[in-house]
Amino acid sequence: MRPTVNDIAREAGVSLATVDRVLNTRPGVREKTIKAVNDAISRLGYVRDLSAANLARSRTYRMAVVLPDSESLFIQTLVETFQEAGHLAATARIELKLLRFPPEDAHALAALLVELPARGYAGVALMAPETPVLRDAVRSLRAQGLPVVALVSDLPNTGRDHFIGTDNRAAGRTAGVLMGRFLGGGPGQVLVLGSSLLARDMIERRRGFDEVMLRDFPGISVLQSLETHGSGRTLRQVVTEMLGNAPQVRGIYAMGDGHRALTQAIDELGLSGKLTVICHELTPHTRKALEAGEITAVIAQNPGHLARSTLRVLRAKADNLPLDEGQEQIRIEILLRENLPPTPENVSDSASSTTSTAA
Amino acid sequence: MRPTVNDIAREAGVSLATVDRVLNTRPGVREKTIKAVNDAISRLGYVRDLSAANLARSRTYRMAVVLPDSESLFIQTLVETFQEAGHLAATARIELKLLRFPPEDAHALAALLVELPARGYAGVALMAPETPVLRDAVRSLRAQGLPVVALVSDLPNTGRDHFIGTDNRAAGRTAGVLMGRFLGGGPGQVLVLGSSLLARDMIERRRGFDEVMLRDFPGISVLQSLETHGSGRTLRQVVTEMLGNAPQVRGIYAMGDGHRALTQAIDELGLSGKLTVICHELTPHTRKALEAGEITAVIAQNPGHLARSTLRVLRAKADNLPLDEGQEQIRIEILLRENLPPTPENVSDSASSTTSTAA
DNA sequence: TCCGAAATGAGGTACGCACCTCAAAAATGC
DNA sequence: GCATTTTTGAGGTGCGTACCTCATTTCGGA
Repeated sequence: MRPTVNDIAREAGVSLATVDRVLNTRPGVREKTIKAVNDAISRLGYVRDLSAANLARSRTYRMAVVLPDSESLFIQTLVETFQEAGHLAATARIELKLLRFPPEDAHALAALLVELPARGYAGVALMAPETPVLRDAVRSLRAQGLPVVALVSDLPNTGRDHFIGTDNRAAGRTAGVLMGRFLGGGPGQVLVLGSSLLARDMIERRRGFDEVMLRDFPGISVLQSLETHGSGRTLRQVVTEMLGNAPQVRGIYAMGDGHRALTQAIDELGLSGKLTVICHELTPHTRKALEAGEITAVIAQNPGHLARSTLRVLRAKADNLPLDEGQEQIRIEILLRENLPPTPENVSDSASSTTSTAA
Repeated sequence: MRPTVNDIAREAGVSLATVDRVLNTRPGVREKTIKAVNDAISRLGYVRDLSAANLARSRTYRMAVVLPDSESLFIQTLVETFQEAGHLAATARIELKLLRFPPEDAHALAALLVELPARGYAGVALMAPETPVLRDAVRSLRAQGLPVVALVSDLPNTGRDHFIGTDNRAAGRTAGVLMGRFLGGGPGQVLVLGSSLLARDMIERRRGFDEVMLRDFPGISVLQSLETHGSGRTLRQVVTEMLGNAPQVRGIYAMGDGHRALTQAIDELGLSGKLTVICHELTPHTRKALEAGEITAVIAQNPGHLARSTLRVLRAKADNLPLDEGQEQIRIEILLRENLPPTPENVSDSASSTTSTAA
């Protein structure tokens, strides 16, 4: 049996009340006694039963996930994933709230954030571009003891507690190697598209991509990044124009969203399947395009991992507990048609022989 | 506040005892009453507080993870990962035991398995080749109500409760596409190596690989599989011989283990970095070889996911609870030098600004 | 309509911990 | 050595659930 607080008390030769004071860092215990208790704890290998502890605390963790109110399919997938994860997390006494802000309105975002401590939140996960206002807001939150976790795009200068997402520079490098190798090292041109060239994740991806292309594939020339501002129309326009004029373009690296407009433009030019197209994030659309051969590869981060990791990290930070760093690493996934994970509807048959039914 | 069992009792107009009978499927309740309680449950959106439930049960789950006693680095990594996961799982009232068996001794394995129910185990995860003896042993376990989970290599004809691992055929296909594309579609020859050509995972990988090569890359000829029986010496011998005589070999697909012998043989022939080498599983050695450019790509399954998923599934099965199928999918990861996940020692700096210390 | 069986209710204990109060003991300052 | 402060002990309650016993009610069949 696992040792309990009573065992510690006996082992340390003190009362239960004292053990409790030490365990929960309450005042009024001599250094000497604290040490005696801690010694007993390590001697017995005591581990606090978190379930029982939280039950006794009857504490719920109210957490906020703050996402831009964008129509991007990736964000929508994230929203769904978080809702689902939040539902499951209810079991672990976590109450998850999804908050949205107008994508370009840093002030609205900041206003929303500074409200959180008063509203009883115990942690925030945040996906937003790093602006000065945002920096101040995050600093203020942290000063009030609220853990802040950066999501997808890092906020290194805000003092955030943790970053959950992929290393975007490495992701760009990965895209680069794939592009280079798939094009057989050249010759040819590659088009690079990004929604906003100011966003940190876009900049880092581009940097990583260039790094590899210059070093390993000098025979391939990478054209200047084209900015699409998240607009499908703009994207279609620039792609159509570029491809029409540049017959040497053999590959496209799409760093941002707008995959629908992209495949549509390629299709209209009759180039579907003839170009090496690499983009980011697995959405219903990129999945379909991968299956159809319109997109060659997708560099992705698993939204499920993102969501679950976020919850775990927020909870750990709220309790001031250490975290399993290895588990919280978000991998850079390379997805081809052949290793596309099955959709949720198709998994149950293959994995489980007997389908369990909820009570 | 979340509704409790008392709320259900009130809402359904029955006593607490009846709610308890329904919740824990105890006998002696009329169909009508069961329905009334379940209706109340869904009306209130009740979710059982698992922490409290387990606390009350004061139950610990004793689980067995049965692995071959092989020296393969992948297995060793698995062992370490399971030990670590088991340590963490103690919090969730899971007591994990690692059991090993001599790799080629199906009878020893079967003998070990049938012992488990008497020794108080509540679930088994098993990585082993499917033999008739094994089939019988697994059936007997399941007949006694012990959930059995197949690990890494599936046991489809044993009636196992679940399979945790990658779809090996898809993994083979993935290796195929990479090989084909990296070789620019040909011409050339590809060598295929496997530890045992009778193991199900090897057969499936080979099948997937051929499928893609034949269909998409007719210009590349795939040589017959060479069996190495897990022996480094044999592997080195066959590889050296083949490569010496076949200058057209441009790629190697290593389906099994023995990566050290492989890279060594390639190195000795002065072909390091000149071949496209694709193998399976991320181990300290394949990592180093990837970084050095000796191996081009690794098809991997994440051991951490494998271990955690195993624990979750075993626990869910033991409690007869539904599982989050999406979370239990083990992905086919493609690893290149560029998207190699950082080693545990290197992650803490980048992800966390403040390193939390355990109490 | 009555009887036995089945269904339901009432109430208790326990799980491991947090948090509270009040009294008793020990340490401290002078 | 005394008064004062600090430290420690004893004991209780509640968190939400599981599981148990024993009484009481309701039901179905003859």
